[in-house]
Amino acid sequence: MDYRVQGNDIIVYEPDLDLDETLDCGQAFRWKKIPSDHISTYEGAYLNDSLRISQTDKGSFIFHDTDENDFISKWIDYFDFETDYSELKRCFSEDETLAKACSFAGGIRLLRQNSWECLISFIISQNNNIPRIKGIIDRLCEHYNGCFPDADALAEETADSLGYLRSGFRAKYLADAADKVHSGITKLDEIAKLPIDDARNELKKIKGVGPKVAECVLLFGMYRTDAFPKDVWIKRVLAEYYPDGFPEFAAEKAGIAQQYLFHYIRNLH
DNA sequence: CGCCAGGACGCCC
DNA sequence: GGGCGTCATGGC
Repeated sequence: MDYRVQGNDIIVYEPDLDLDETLDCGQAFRWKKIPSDHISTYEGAYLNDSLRISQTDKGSFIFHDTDENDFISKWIDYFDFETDYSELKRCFSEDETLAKACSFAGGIRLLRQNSWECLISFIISQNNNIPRIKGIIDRLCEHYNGCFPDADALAEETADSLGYLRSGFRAKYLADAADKVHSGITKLDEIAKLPIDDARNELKKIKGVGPKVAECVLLFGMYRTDAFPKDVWIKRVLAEYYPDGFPEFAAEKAGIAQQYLFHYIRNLH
């Protein structure tokens, strides 16, 4: 990744990033595409850090109104710019199916998101569709002046007072997650460092967190690349292409491989 | 209108 | 330990 400062913007070159593939693939829900003719622009945020970003060409990006210090301290990390995805894809491509998936959407990256925001987001995601997940998270952040509420703020709410979210049966799960994180029963920073099976078990103590949501929190919110969320699409991939199991050589980065496979199978008609 | 959504829970056997 | 109905809401 190369970058340079240009006025109030940061100009970035990174061939292994595509905004549509990375920001709209179901790993993050707060990015909105701004209608435009030939360039792709998104507005979004994680926690309280907002950003407008454009892709002007393959591998070329503008981080609008971004201070160099913010770029270094926040966005290099968030976009995982210090990881070499070309190398990663070369490695994956040893496997025939993964090779196809990587060349199908080579601009996918694993975003390094916040664990708390991911926990709440993926509790909302259960038995839900992406447009409505985005709507619920929109209403949540709107309620806090465009910022994502921390656990202390959300712990002041109850399942009833969260009715404005129209999140259905998930409201009581959100309230329990907020209670457990606020009270310290759940320590997300410590869970992030645990052996993965212990981390899974700790996360599943929260109501509404089962195997799938726990795996998503580990992968998307804790950068545990060995986490491997299995939804209906990935189960389909495993049954069809990996009857003898997922290749061992990719186990450590299976979660990232999963992202390519997920996008590939969903868009293969 | 009915089907389904990046599931989890509770209850059943 | 696996199978199944239920849970709110709304996108398509």
